[in-house]
Amino acid sequence: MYNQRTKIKALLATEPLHTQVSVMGWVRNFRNNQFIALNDGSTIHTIQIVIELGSLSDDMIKRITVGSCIKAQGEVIPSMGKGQKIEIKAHAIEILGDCDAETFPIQPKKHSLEFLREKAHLRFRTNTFGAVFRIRHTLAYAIHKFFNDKGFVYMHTPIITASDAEGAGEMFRVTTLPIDGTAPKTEDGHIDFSKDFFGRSTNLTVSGQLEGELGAMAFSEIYTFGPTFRAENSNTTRHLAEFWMIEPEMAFYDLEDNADLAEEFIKYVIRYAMENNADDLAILAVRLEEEEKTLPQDKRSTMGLIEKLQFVVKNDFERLTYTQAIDILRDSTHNKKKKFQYPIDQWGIDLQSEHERYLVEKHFQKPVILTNYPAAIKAFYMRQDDHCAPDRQTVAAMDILAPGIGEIVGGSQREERLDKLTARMKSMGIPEQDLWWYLDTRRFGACVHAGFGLGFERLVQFVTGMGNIRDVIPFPRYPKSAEF
RNA sequence: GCCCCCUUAGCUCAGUUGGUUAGAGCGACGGACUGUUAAUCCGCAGGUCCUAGGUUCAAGUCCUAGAGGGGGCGCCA
Repeated sequence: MYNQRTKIKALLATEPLHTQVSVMGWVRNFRNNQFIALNDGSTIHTIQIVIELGSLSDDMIKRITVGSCIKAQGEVIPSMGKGQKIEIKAHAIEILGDCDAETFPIQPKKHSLEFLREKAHLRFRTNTFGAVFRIRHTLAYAIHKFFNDKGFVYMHTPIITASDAEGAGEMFRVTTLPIDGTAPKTEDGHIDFSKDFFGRSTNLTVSGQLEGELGAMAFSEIYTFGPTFRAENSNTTRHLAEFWMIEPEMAFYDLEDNADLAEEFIKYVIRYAMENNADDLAILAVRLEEEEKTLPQDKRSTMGLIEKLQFVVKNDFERLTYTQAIDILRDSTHNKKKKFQYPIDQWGIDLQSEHERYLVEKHFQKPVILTNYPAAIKAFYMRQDDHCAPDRQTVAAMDILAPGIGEIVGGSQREERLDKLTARMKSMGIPEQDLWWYLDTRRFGACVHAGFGLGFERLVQFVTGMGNIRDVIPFPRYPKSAEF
């Protein structure tokens, strides 16, 4: 058996003094021809390998370069140096993979995130990205654990979908038809998708919600966690063309139950990451602090990363309706001094990023759950509120807004009443026949139910403090970019 | 899609009003030192100043177009 190694994380945790161990990993630094800082990705920390002077040939010394992969065998001893408690006194060093220091892009120095984004295949080997992607893993695991412990069923909704009525955004077409103009055409000149692989027009999914609702109508509580695709030409620090989304869908939940679950969920996964990735978070906190030093005073956060996460975990999210939010915004001195690019003057307008940021970052300084938006600016499947003023029809929608990220969750209580739902679809121009299967749930045992969608990368952004969403997914997909 | 900014050594950046041979730090490389830890000290190499055109006696510097990168906005998660 080849792999008789000790992981560095376990080694540092157990400190098995005076035992013989074998470690494998990548050289982060090699000082004085004597001290190797070795990292194997199991932790952000390195183990120091000490080579006795003269014990290695000059040729071997030269091959121990930053980035090279080595196997080191030796005795665990208390460190004589100041930077670490234990180290390995090497008896044998084996080069597993050479690494030319002149051409290896990751140097033992600071690099910009933009530069590392272009080296996405190697950036995992840096402290920052090592920490980000270990935390990403932990959050993914915590999500499954949270829902599993509550008895939710993990449901795999399709990635290829024929439904084009969800209205969540532009879609990527999936086809095997030729794109050189020779695709079969119908009599009226359009491409004849009945000749396509699926016998109809298909796309990559923009949401698993509608299928998720079908699951909730049988299992009571389900969640999805999978890739989602939007062909929007979005060029921002918080949008991707391919991202991962968590979409729980629950029978017998109203809007308040829905908000309760979302808040509990967010707090749970953040707490889980804080408990299991404290070292990674600590280094990201330092990174963020240094990054913010370069910003003008008024652009800096009032709290450090760890402080912010603790605050979110400990405090209730602020809950208010769209109408209350409009009142706060309209009466704010910010609005009266005309500091909003889009002034708040009437009920019914959609909130802009600047308004959401004002509420979250200035007014409440904590996550905010906004509910009961005007029906006119929300999706067809959201439940229409009863007893509304005639010109102020709202729906049981909820958005959770997080400081620095904006919308992290979008959800609603779903419209379970068939007549209301079909009337709404008709007024919005959504053909019933496309969603016959969805409407069937309202025909056969419909019940009060609700759900939400949470953008996984936005959650990872929030927890890691990374400013650009392209830095929290291993290989980001966005307009003009699908390298790796 | 719209608006703004940036592009100079492997990386991060200086480069004055358009003016001689384009610089620094870090990294790499060579050496010294040998309990270092962003090691230190000495030395050395390294440039299509993003590309194409233009203005000018003279362009890294000014103008136009393009490419790439970043930020803001919209769409949303």
